[in-house]
Amino acid sequence: MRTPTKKSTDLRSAAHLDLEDAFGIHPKAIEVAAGAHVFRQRSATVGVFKLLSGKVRLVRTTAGGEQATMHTARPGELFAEASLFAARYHCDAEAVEPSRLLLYPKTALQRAMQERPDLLWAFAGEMAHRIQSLRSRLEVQRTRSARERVLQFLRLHSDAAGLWQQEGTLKHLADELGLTHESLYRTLADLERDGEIDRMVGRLRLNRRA
Amino acid sequence: MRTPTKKSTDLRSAAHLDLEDAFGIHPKAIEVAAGAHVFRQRSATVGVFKLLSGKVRLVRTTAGGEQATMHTARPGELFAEASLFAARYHCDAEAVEPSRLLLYPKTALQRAMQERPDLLWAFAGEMAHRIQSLRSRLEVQRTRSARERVLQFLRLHSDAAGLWQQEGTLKHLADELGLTHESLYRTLADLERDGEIDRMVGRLRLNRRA
DNA sequence: CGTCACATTGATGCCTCTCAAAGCTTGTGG
DNA sequence: CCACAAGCTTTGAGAGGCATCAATGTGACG
Repeated sequence: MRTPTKKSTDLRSAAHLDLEDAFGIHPKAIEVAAGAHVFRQRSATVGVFKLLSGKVRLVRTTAGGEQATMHTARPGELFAEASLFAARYHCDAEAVEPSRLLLYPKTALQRAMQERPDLLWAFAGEMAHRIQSLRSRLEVQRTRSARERVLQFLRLHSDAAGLWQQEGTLKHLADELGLTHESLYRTLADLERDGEIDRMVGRLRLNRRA
Repeated sequence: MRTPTKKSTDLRSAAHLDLEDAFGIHPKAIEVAAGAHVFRQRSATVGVFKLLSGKVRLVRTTAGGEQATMHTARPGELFAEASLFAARYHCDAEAVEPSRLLLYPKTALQRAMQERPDLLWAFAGEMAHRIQSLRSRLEVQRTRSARERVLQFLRLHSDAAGLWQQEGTLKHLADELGLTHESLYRTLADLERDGEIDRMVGRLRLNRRA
């Protein structure tokens, strides 16, 4: 039997693991129409999903029939990780737009992780990383001021030179920041006028001041 | 050698595991004064912390010397989980108030999880749960309206009867919701006047409408 | 009985949302 | 090659809502 990993340093390279590569698991491609459900509350868990394109809402329906959105998954995102640890889903997953996803079967993942604790370790590391990321996003959202929110975001996501590579549109950034796109455009214009940032095509630079 | 857990159902009871109980690890009690640092960016990771009382800020200092708060830990909270998977901290932990904490040594946790993959499994499950929780908090914070924010929170956290047991003060709730306490008080008063909720000492009830 | 923190309500101003319109870029089809 | 459509980007005007400052009430605790 394979021994568990001995040193944590062995595992650091797996910080951003790819389930498919690391686990040798072949996911199942799934397409759903807008309004269709990927899974339902209380149905048996089948696995972890990765959203390739589209938009999927995770909604819990309360006893009174009201709906509370728990999360809105964005392309590239993994969701329903907790299904590995529970027998049933505890929310609905509803496609808001026509969406393509990958399903990583629970049984295959569980078997792989039982046989190879180092994979489980890598998976746990990935989740720890995601917790950090979520917490910092939460911290950014605590700020009311659009200006501070944008600056905080850039401080967290720019490299040593202050550069931030834009992925997707500014509308998407506005969405991630929890701002309307109008506010974001205005704020960026203000920041540039004040010399706090420079705007280039597809990237931003955060200017440091003494 | 102990075999890894065979069925996921075996592990569901460990959804909220207590590191000390489950791992048989004795944490080290630590006290820090306001302004003192629990650990520093780039210093070697020593373990996971649990905040008992006080307040601790996790701050990343950028190349330009600016500070970006990544997270503010609250009493009862576990933080620096990622230290298990990394050799060095990548942010500062600074006590904002005089604080008491527990340190769960990294080496002991790693050894325990290497010897008993079921503990690692439980730990991973706990983190998956926390990811869910963080995502739903993020979703609540996306809402601008104080009214909707409070209602969303109650829908997510009330039981089948619509009851929510208050823990701590309403000021703390306001903080969690990202509102000022004045706004929260006003919003609660409005909701009660409109019949959406009932207020009792130490609890709230969310009223359902047909 | 005094202090301290929480709870509550009032008045005011600013900031972001909202609605609106126009410029700009890209892609598509005739 | 041009015309048109669609989506992103940008700026404008107005309004509503939450933060802020302020004051008072209330309860716990020594």
